[in-house]
Amino acid sequence: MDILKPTESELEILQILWQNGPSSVRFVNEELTKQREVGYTTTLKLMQIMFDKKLLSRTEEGRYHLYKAEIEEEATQINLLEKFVDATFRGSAMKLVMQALGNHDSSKEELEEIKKLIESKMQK
Amino acid sequence: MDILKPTESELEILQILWQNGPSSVRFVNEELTKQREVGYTTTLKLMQIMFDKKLLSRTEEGRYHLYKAEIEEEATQINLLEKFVDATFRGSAMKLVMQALGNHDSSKEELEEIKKLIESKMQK
DNA sequence: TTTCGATTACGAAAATTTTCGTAGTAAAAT
DNA sequence: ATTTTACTACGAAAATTTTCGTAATCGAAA
Repeated sequence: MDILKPTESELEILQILWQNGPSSVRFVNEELTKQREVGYTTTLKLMQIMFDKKLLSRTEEGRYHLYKAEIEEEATQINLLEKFVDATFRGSAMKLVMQALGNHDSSKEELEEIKKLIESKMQK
Repeated sequence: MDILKPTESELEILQILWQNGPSSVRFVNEELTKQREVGYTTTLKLMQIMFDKKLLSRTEEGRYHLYKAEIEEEATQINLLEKFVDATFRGSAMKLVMQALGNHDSSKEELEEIKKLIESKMQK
């Protein structure tokens, strides 16, 4: 049911697949290892579990499997964001936005973009 | 060490303490129960664990304990936000902000506030 | 003072998530 | 054809988080 609430490790794997497209376990594991030590079979097992949960699909390519994310990045982000706002900011998206803007540097272009979005929302 | 990364259940308890100030286990449990069924001893045990971890402090008030959050709401939010942005938006706070603004309704006043913050940041 | 009721202490079980060892398999290299 | 290499499958262990039953404690009520 909670297909849209992947665990932290699952999310790490999804990120790699979203960024690189369908990949082998080997590749995913190598990407993960750039951040921290992870055993190959650990990654394999996780991806098999995710396959069972239908978070991933896979195709046989010769003698190995190519795994593909079966949930969309943006839909997942929206879903996780919703839960995060509730749990951490008691549902106040505004508080989160203020906090995020306050604590992260951003370029003029990015700020301009956000400003435009706000202005368009204020029209309504 | 991960004092600023409370678990989900711990965060629920912290929210209640942040909102209501120092409280008894009974009170916290009643608040939790408003959202979902939780046994009294479950809440008690969690708060005792949090006490051991120094997430909470407590004082004896007659025959019961008054528990108090020992970590600050805002510091915790900032910390969790940081991790969330990394895990879910690959570190792009802007993407998160756009997503949050796009998917949550907000009042003119709130939007105005954000706009002001952005304009002040654009000055620099 | 005794009983009752509410609370805390403690330990263990259950559930979830993460890790990894071992064995089996098949293609590639020798 | 045999060996080596690189995978996958499987199951179980470890670690973490959550839940709760039972016993002990202590103040309040009778």
